[in-house]
Amino acid sequence: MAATQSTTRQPLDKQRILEAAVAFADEHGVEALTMRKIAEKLGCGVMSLYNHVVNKDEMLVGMVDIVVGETEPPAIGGDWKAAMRASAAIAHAVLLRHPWVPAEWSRRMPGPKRMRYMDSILQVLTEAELGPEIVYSGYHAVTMHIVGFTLQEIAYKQVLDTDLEQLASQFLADLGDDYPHMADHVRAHLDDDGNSDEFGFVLDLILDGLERAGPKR
Amino acid sequence: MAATQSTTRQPLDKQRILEAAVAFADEHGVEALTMRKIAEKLGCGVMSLYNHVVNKDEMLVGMVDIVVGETEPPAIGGDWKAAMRASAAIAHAVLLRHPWVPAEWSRRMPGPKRMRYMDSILQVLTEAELGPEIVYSGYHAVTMHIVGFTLQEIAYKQVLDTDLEQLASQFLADLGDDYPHMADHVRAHLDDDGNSDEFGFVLDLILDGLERAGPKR
DNA sequence: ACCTGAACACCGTTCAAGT
DNA sequence: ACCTGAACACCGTTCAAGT
Repeated sequence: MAATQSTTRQPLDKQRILEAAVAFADEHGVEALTMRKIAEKLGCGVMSLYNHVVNKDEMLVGMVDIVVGETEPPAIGGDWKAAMRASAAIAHAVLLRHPWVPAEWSRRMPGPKRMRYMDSILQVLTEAELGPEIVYSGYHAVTMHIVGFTLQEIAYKQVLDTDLEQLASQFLADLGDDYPHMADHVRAHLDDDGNSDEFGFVLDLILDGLERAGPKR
Repeated sequence: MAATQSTTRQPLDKQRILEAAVAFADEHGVEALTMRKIAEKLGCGVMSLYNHVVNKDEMLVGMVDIVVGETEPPAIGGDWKAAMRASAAIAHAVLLRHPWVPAEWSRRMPGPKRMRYMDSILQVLTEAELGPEIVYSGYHAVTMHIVGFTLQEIAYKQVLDTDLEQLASQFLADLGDDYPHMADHVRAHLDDDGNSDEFGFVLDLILDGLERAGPKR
């Protein structure tokens, strides 16, 4: 009855709780996440968690911030578009590894790491000298793209995985009767080999648009 | 004990339940939405709802679809960019009236009205003859913009309303110590008179980018 | 066919008691 | 200072009984 659970007997702390919660959400989805389940996973009583975390909401803020810690803010000082692209690509990959995060992102207050991340994006845009209005709009456009686009991508993937598996062609035929363009689009998704980098394409649309709209030409 | 509750004694049906639920979510937020609360509002037992709605998840799908019914799909056949802009502006206004919808949008399967809406967007892009890759990416870019941008806008509004009200300048000063660009950005939000149409600005960035990327030049 | 109260299996969190 | 079981006030939904 000793070494079956590896991390059970370390003392509890906030970091360990958040990491367990992130792992659980990655595996089972955030809707299955329960204080009782995390406690079970950590081998402690439910209420022990509350010695390190004020409540479930605050815990989710911390969980998102842990995931943000896996991203890389854009580099300051070089080519601002290249820095944005590189940072966005990393964030995109991180969010795909933690598919519950995009939906929580806007629902919760930002934690410190997310603040830092956002501040860096604003700094890069500011130093690109595009003018204050472009910085203001561009910031929203870029962050929205990173989170919103990935959110949509994940939603598509999940619907296609669960709904299409068994029905496949029959489902598509029914869909096509009423929604022909939608059926074509779903077919395009199915044919997509995953190498098309649609995410980067739309990001470039936005970045190029910002540059063109900016005063430096 | 007669006429105090207006709609109490009509027979229950799915439409009436969904409308009551939408009104409740508009007023109290979707996280406060409860089967028991809707039943109370309709003056019936909780379980009566289940004669018309299979469960809470399916009810939320129907609620989102009711809100989609307030939007206007883009017009087919004319100037595709103008049609997109007009339709997106309406959708933006509708989503601001029902601030819980953007967060639910990607979480749920689409209902029939949302299918129709999406199919129309795809049709307009298809008939603009931009090429299949642009249709594919453009569809995601546009829908993501409509929902994602508005979601972000709502989140900002709520954080600013609740968090800033009492603290205001002190909050901003603290924020500015660690996150100077973020503090500037929040100040820009506060100065924003609401007439700047940032939503339309970024949409144009995307639409113009799609046109430029398309083969018709 | 529609309605409904009681009951069940869960939640997050408070409280009081332990070390 | 940290831990914890019992209990509370909720959930969504099943079930069996009513009309």
